Amino acid sequence: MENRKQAILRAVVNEFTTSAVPVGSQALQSRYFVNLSSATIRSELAELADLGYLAQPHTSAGRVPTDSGYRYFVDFLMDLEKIPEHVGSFIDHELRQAPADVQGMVEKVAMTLAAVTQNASVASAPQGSQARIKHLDLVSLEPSEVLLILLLEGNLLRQQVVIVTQEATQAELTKLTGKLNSTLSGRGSEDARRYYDTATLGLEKELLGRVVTVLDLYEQGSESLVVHDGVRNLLRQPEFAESSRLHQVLEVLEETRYLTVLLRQLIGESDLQIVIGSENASSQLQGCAVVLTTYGPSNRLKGVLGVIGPTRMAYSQTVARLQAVARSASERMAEQ
Amino acid sequence: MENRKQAILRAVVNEFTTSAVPVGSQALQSRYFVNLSSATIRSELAELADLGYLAQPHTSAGRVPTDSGYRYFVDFLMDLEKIPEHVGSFIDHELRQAPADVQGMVEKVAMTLAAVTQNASVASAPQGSQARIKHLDLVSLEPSEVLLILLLEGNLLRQQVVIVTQEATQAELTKLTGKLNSTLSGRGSEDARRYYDTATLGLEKELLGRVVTVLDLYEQGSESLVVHDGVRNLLRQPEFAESSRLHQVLEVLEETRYLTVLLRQLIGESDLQIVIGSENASSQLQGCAVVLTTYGPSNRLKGVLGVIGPTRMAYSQTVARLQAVARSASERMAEQ
DNA sequence: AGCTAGCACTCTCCCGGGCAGAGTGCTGAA
DNA sequence: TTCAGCACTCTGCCCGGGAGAGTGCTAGCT
Repeated sequence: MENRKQAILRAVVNEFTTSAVPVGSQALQSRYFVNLSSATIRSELAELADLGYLAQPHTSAGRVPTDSGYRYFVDFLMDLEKIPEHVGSFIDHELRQAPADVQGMVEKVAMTLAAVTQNASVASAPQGSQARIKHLDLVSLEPSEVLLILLLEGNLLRQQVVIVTQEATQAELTKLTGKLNSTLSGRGSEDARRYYDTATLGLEKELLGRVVTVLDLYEQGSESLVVHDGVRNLLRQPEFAESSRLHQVLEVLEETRYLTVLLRQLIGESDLQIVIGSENASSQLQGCAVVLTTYGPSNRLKGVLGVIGPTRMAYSQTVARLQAVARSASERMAEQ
Repeated sequence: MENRKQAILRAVVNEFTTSAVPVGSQALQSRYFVNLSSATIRSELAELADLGYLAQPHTSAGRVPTDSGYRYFVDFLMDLEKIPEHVGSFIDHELRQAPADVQGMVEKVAMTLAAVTQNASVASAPQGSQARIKHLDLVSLEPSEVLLILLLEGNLLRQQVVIVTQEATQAELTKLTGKLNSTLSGRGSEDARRYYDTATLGLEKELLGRVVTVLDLYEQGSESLVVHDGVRNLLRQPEFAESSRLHQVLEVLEETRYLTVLLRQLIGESDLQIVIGSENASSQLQGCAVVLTTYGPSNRLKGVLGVIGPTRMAYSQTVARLQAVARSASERMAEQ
């Protein structure tokens, strides 16, 4: 595509993302191309429309980027925003205040991301494909009730109340804790299962069974933590003025099963993925764009971080700030 | 107030909550008072309007309950819904599937409450005024980094990474764990602080300092977990058709500071509180009603559970189902 | 004294026409 | 290849009128 066409497409996208109003040839001429006449711009616009990058809401309206228009912009025309000083320090400051546990961290990350992108955000907790036990603890609640606490790699805590058929005192449990820790710490679900199979003693076997269950649940990702925030930011956008549009987005955000699917699509892709409008698999996200990246304390422990907004989104700013949040959060989590 | 006036007010509230359309004398006559003429009903309506219980959107429209109209209904006219079989079993079924940890439980409770009331829900984690240590654990991450795990009453886990100046092996930590557990388990923040003051040894003192911090944070409630769900249900209601109304509600729900204040107002009140429209302290909740109750595993550990919807809400159903969820959740949490 | 039928009145909602404004596509000339 | 000019099209908005719903009031009835 010729340079000028590219420049005009870029200008249309820029203009439309800020004004939300279809942009006409005159507006472009006065604000971007003083040396060209509006007629020339008109013919370029017509060609861009023929190429499928622009569309008209109706005959006598200005032009609006199509999904492929945004796609072209994102792939070839966009240059990343240089993040303003105060935004960068805001991100660091917020994330430094995050609580030490994974749950609190993920919530803080989602909150910060929503604030700096002024869109809705989603975040899933960093998770590896394989669980690994770092430490294990047993606490007696009742004579026949044991609280099993598992610390997994990534400082992830899991707890389970186990009703045991063979009663045990705290002293016995403490002794068992030591034994289990020395055999299991650093091990994954396969080792745990093997150890479970060979165990014979009643109490130990019952507890090991639960350990295996917890690890399995983790590896299936069925307990995976997914949070969202910043829906109120979407309401500032005219595309969500009628409530039906927002309703569809909320369905995706509030139903974990949809959200999990949404975040899964990043797997195997590059570290940044942008899904625009009709490229979305779910019909509820027509008219919306999703920008995703990964983050986490290490290469084996990765979560997904995303921004959801109208296709008319400031992509350059969104991508830059999303990556900044991901980087800062990863650093914070690696420190622990 | 005479019986008939009460009956008419009740009928107006009933009719309006289901139809969302101002209700006129003819509609009342044909559906509720076949033995009365519409003229008689009209004069009763006029008197109810004089009393401040009803209002007219405009001269030739039907009547709509005012906030005081709803208040009168809730205080004197409402009889609680008998919860349908399938709703009751849905609640039990959902809550039985909840994860064992507090976080997961609270989320599940909010989700279930939103589903059965078809409104937005909020839930805060059960919390006592005083923290009590049930169990404590120390895990070595690096030679000079210790992960402190605290199990508080109510099976609440807290974790903190402590950078210690005096390096320690896991064996040393395990020994210290035993010592700390025997002194601290069952104790609260005062005892921990006293013990901290008398401690002299470097490592122990550093760790105890953190223990005190965690307990203090808990007691200040500054880390209190508050979740919400079911915003999508509100979008089905005509009062949220223009986005500005929803925007205000979302501000309250997504900003934890507002939400914490909202839930705090239950303290010292009876176990059920209904706040209608202008009775709300925050201006964002004009036109909304909030129904709150407490729940938790014991008398000392109480969280707040609430439903937020338009003032035109099926109060009888909402209250009954809210209480059912609170009861079921409390039972589940007490089991653990 | 309370209830009811009848009637005039008021206000909203909806529809269609007409007008201003914005933006386009096309054509012919530089 | 660019540009000025022009006819054309479509939306958004205002306006007025008519249908419909619901009220308040009055006079008569039980």
